[in-house]
Amino acid sequence: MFYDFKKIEEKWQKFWDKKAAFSALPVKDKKKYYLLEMFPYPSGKIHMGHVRNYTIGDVAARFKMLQGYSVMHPMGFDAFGQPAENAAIKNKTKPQVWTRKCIQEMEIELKRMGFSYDWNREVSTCESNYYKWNQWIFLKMFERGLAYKKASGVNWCPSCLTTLANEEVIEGGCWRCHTKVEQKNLEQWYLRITEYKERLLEDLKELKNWPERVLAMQANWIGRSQGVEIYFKLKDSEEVIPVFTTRPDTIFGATYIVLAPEHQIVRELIRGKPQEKKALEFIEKVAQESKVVRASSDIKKEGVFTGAFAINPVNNTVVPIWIADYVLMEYGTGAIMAVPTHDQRDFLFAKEHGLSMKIVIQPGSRQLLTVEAMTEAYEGDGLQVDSGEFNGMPNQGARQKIAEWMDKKGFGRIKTNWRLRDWLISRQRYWGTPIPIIYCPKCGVLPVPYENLPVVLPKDAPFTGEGGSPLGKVKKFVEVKCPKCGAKARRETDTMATFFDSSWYFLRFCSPKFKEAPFDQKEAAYWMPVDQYIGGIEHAILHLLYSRFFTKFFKDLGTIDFSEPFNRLLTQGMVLKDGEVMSKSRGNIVDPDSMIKKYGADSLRLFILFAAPPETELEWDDRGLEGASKFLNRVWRIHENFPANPSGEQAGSRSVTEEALREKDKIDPKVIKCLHKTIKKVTADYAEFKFNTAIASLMELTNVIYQSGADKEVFSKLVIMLSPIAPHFAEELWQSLGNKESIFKIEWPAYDPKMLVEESVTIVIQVNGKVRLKIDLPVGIAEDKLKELVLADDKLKPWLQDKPARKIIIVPDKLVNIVI
RNA sequence: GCGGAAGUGGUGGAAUGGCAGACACGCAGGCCUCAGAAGCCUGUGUCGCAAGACAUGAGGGUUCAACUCCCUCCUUCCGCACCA
Repeated sequence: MFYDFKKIEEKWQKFWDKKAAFSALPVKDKKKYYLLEMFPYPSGKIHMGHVRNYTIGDVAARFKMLQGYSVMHPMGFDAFGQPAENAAIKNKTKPQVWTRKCIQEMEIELKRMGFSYDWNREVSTCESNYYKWNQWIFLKMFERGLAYKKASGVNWCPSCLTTLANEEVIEGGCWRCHTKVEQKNLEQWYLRITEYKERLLEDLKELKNWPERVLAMQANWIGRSQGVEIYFKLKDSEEVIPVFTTRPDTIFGATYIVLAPEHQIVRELIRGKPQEKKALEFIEKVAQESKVVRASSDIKKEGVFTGAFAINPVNNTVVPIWIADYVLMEYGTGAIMAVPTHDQRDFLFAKEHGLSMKIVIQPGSRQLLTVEAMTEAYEGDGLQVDSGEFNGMPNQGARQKIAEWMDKKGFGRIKTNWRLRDWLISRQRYWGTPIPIIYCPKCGVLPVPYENLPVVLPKDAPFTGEGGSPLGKVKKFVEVKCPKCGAKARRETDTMATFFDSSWYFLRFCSPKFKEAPFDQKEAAYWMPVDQYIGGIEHAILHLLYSRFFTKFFKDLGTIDFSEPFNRLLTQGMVLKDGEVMSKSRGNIVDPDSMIKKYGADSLRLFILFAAPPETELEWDDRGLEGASKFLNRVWRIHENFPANPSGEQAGSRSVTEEALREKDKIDPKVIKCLHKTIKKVTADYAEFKFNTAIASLMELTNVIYQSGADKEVFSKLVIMLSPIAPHFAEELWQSLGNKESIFKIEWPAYDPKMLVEESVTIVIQVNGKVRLKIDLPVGIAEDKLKELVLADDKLKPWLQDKPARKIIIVPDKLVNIVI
């Protein structure tokens, strides 16, 4: 017989809702705990990834509540963005109508899972009382020169008809629709995130409770590299071409230099040279290739000679200047010095085009390198040769020495290069935050005055998904008076990338209805930083980097006094089916709602936590879910032995002591011991998000109770420990045990260390490291006595073969190893 | 290429350097039942009748003792990538 999960779950969901059971209040004498899960895009349906993410968070939140923390556990919706726009076009409705409907549906689904959200704090980024503050933040950045407009080659998605930030281009395709990204030259708004690059990199060191791989991905993305910018003077001219290298130790081996085809000096170099025509053709060809093609042709290194020469400053060698597609304009100076002997790309290029080579590092012990015998570049370490005054030095040390020497001599300058680019936020779409800027023919680019915020998104924009910003077609919106001179002006018609919205929502949750600023400083000072953040690894770079950037910006504004938003980060693993990610295209989706109908939310929660640790991938298994349901039913059957306490005494409120229990119900001491052991284990495991092993020990306790019996006191503790995972189930049991209050109002049980002490232990006896015998002995037996006992044991005789023990190792109360 | 993570039964997964495989799923046998479902009990790493031997990707090493620490290598997954 199954317990009636449907009835129970509905009952308690109503109860929590009516009581606003989880509204968070700052309480002075309580420690705060801000638990946040990445808020969802309102698609209308939750999927297993949401269920996993939010279940992990919910258990942590409820556990902290029971431990007496003042917990904030909010939920909201990342509601702007293209899918709503596309869906609206398809369904002939408006994005706001569509989005609100989806939000309502998702709220219902989230509530059906029994998550302990403070719904009073719900925010939706598409509401003007939220995006008003996007505009406010934008203006603050604009004032400080951190938001600026520039024309440049941008990533353009021909399918979404909008620009993309560098971070949104994945393997040359659009992060959302995977369409190949094109290059376009447009005037766009950028945020100067590069202003924060040092701090974004440096502060990663403070994030001790972030996963290693996220830190590595961020560091990689920021991409700091230390090197030297070296000045190559043109032959027969005073003009200088700077190149960037991280290997100044190879400078004496530079035999040519290579420029990116887009390099501005190239046309000047080739002018009037015999190579001009060929070079121009090449430049044209490369320009037409998109970045994707250019990056994917990884073997061929095409290039042409410019006909010009430059001079290597360290030894005055004259070297030819080439242009090639493997040199990128966006990185460094758009020019490199080529050292074919010690860089594989240069080696391939030199071989292809018959360019000269020179060895400047010899790998010490091995056979001497010769240019003739080389089949690939030697990129390892060794001793400097043919390197002037640096001959004989190990190249590792020479690297720094040569850099300093060049810096001093003026041949170049020590420099750090970064991979991080400024963040492009302009989007030519409708469903986003309007950028609060006005263009006046006389006064130029002007911010919308703060008192005129929000710049409201017009409700009736004609958007078809084609041809430019939909906002540009709304006359009422575009035409505006200049805030400075009153003349006819026009509004910016681009909207903001939605990553802007999610870069500070965690602050808004602290005071979601605040009217004076994005957030109330007092509230933020109490709740922030987020103690635990939980979400998918797919946000390791974009969202987390932007949020860190915004937090640092607010610190500089003086509205907060910390510089990192998320203390601890947990990235949950994906939910797989048959070894593959669940997706519509694969048709292997398991719908959470149908599972709730069949087994109940509590069973689903239990299964998803039991099947794997939170960080690892989880293989979906219908039978595993069934097993979880079986376990709950087993506990339910036990409870039927404990009718409601007629005296109305609060169970679970006293500490469980052996005496008390023996007196009352003659409980098997084994059960009491197991209880205390379980409390210890579960408390520690919950704190470390090891839910799978916590559940395993709860199952063990259940099995012990099942076999040996228990009283209400013991059973109550089991129910409390189970409550964060199966909250409806636990509330119901708790009530049926005769309690009047919600289980989440009571205190987390403590274990009695005295109860963990065993009287006897099983000691493992090994001979030469192999287990040969186990004996039960009283705890704390003296080593001498133990030795004596063991050596006298007849059962051990065959293994000892009358040989004398060379050594006897004793681990007290655990193990004896006899070495013969 | 660089960076990160991971390799343990039929499966998901446990193991502060100290009994490898907890807890489950599955499977097999039994009880209950008119029958099924549910429930309950027992068994279940491999080889072996057994005693026992062998087992944590491979190979070395440290140690009385290694899934765990060190070295070399292999495989898989993820991120970045003509980044100079």
